Amino acid sequence: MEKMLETELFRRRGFRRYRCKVCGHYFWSLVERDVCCDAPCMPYSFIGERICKTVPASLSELRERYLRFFERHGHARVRKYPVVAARWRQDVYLVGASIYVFQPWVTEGIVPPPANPLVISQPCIRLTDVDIVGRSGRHLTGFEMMAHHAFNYPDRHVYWIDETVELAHEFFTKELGIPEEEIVYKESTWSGGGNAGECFEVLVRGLEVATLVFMHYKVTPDGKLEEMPMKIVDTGYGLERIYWLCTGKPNVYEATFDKILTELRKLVGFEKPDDRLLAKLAITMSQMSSEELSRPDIYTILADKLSLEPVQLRNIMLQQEFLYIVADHTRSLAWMIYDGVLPSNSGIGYLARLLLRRMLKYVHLLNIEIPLSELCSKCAKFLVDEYPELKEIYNTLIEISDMEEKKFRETLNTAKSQIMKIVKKGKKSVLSADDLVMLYDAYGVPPEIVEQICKELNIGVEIPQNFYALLVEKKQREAAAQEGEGERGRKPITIDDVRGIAKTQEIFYEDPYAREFRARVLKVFERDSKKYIVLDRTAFYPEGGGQPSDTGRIITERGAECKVVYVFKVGNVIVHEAECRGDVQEGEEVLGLVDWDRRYSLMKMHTGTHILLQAIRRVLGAHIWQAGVQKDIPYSRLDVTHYKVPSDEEIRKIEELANKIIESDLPVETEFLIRTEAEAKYGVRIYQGGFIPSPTLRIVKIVEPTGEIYDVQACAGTHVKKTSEVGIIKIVGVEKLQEGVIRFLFTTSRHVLEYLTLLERSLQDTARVLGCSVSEVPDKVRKLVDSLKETESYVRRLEKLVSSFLMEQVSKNIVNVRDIAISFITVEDVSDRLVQDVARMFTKESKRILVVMNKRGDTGLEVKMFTSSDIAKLLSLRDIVREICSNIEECRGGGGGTFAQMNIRAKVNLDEIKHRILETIRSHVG
RNA sequence: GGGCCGGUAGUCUAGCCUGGAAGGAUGCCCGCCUCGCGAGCGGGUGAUCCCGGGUUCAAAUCCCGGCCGGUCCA
Repeated sequence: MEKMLETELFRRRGFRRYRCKVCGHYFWSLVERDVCCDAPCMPYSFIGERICKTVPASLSELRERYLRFFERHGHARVRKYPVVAARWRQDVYLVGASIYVFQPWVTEGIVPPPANPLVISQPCIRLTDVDIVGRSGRHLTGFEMMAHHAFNYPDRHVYWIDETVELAHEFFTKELGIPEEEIVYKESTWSGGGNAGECFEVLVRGLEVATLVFMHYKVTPDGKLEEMPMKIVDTGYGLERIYWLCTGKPNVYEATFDKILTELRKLVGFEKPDDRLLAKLAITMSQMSSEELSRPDIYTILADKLSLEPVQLRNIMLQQEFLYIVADHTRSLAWMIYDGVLPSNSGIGYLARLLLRRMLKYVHLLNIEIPLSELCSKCAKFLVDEYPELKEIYNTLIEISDMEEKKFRETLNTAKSQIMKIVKKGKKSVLSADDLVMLYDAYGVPPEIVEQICKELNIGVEIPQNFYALLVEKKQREAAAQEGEGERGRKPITIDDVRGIAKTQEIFYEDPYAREFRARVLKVFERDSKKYIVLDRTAFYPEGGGQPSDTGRIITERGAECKVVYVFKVGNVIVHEAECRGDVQEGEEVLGLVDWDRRYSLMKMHTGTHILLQAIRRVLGAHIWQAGVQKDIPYSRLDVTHYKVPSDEEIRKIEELANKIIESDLPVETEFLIRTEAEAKYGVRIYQGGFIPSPTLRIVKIVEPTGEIYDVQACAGTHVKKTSEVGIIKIVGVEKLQEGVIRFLFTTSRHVLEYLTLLERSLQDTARVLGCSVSEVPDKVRKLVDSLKETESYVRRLEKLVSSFLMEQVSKNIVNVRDIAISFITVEDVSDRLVQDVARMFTKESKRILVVMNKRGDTGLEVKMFTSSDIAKLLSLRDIVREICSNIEECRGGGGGTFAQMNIRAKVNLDEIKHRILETIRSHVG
């Protein structure tokens, strides 16, 4: 994928192609140059300088100027998408570049783009370099990628390389006023999100400010490149980077988070270091790789390079790192929360926790007394100026950061005791590298914090320079030990079976209330003695979107009758699994009868789900997204993204709002739209059900009398026409499914009555058993529990009493063997606890053996022997028991220390056993 | 989605590797000391050892399955 990129602009303006002496890449420049002007080939030389003639006053101004510039040049502005890509694609969690928004639907040519050409400023999150964010001076976890895109179809050309470079050049030179001799276009390649192409990196004084990608390859899963029919102009202009360039601030954080940093410094009391120092560091680090920058001893290296005092440098810069991280991470976190990502131990939620943990790590290392939530709150106040929608999740952000801080402190406590355990157990005073890896992997304590804790506890520890490499090594070992995955369950009918069969006409969409229909049999399959029928049209809803399939009957014109047990979709074809009496022939006309009672209930449940989801969102906040759903009878479930189990009060409010919507009798409307149109019209909130593999979407919306939309979702299910048909919604259970996901169990319409009847009946049954009225049940149960506890303690006291009586008997039955007092006692089905009481009392004195023969039912005898501790040293109870047992049938046993037991299953003479035990002990003592 | 660590009185925790009477601390109750408080001393109380199955004469301990929590990675 290497070819020379030449453009009309270069020829006209007199740009020439050079080869970088350092990296070997080709680049275009107006003036002669040895190196490509990219870091690390060339250090930054824009800091403290004024390269742009017209410096924008803020990020917003720069963004607006960019968007307007491209609007003036024939581009339509497209509003930003969520940062959570998982809402419309399955292969990635987060949006890492603006093109992710259009993959794969637009890039594959399946749906048209929302506009063509278009311009957008898309928030992105990249966590690959998270380790050095806040340190390197140039890396951010969250950034806005400003971009203009053109999609060139074989039959419709928009623009390609010449025009793209022309636009970029004009933007930088005319709009921002950067002298054109400062701009270098470096030839390279770019790939991401499944596509690739040649590109120009636009460089100014060591800084890459934009990438102009000419995308015309598809990257196959095995990493090969395939030529695409569509040619896509995919550009990316880093908003923060360009702003940094224009302002000439010492690093990207000081430029981007200027005001926030001032406030944070006031709050925390950290001094701002001299700009010249920050600039020197950023410039030096611009020539270092990510690996180098992530080293724990980075500030020693830097101090060495800049002839500074290492400890002092480290102390100053750790404080700055912390401020930078808080500013950057809070913004990314707020974006994620707004899109329904909540901290969790797995899945995408872990990425949110990762950001929080990084902030907390510094809070702890720097002994900062201010709660993290306060720091986040400070940032958020500024963030809402830039991103007003974040106001909606402000409280959530604060609450979450508080919760996570508490959690982190707990984790630190367990870590502390773990460290002490390791030291105590291994009888060592120094932690090994393996210990450090274990502490991080299993308890989440980063080595720096282990070091701090160890200092307090006077335990030695040394962080190996290759700590993260050791960790990766361990992960790889674990991955290698893993076995291959199991096979997925397959549908009995495959896409190959239905090839050539026309798309089934979906009556359930045309009329969701159709319960009877006539159709023609197109195909009948027999697999594993089951019949699968394909019709030309059907009112049977196939399983999908969390709605189970319909059931019912199919009757043929010649009198065969089939029970429809399951309905599913294969491609565009709907297949009915049926149990038939009689023969079904292809071409025959049939009558279909949907089990209406069941189906109508499911429709109410489905519409109920939409009503409920929206009610939850309005009560709990904008971070609520649907995380999963299953409609069922009598109870349906709805999983949402939320960080804790809602209070009873909140649940009541949700229920109230949902039922108000039902009572208001709002219309439920559906329409089919092309994906991009639907997104443009309703926003990406429509993707509640997750990934939908279709170019067109069915939109289901509930509309308020004012014309306002109560709820709108892309949904393939069947719905009632009016919300009033749902009747009533009752939440019957709420539980935490996993960290960050809450499950609502609910029911609707007459199933609510069934549920209440069930509750009532069990309450009545309980009352009957307790012999009281329903209202007295709680009180009665409380009393019962109390008296049970009392009784238990009474039994225990009685047992003590009994044991002292038994003790008397034991004392009377003493037989002496030499100077050892041996006593036998026979009991029946007595608790072990009682036996032990007696044994403890008897063997408290020295030279004593107690033999308890506990008859268990009529088949078994349990013999337990207890000795005082001095006897245990003299003879082995185990040997004695083994010896006795070897002479008795069905006897097994053993023991150790002061205790042994044997079990005899056969019927035996007690006196004989007693005699044998005594003899055996005698022989051992003698 | 995968890996790792863990689940023992109200709370914290030992024991688990190597199977054999579940131990300690804290809390709670009673008593002593004290003008009183704090503290100390003595006594008592409190555990289905997460659940289910298996192995065994015997399981907190070993094996299998599940549930719950923690954590790292993708």
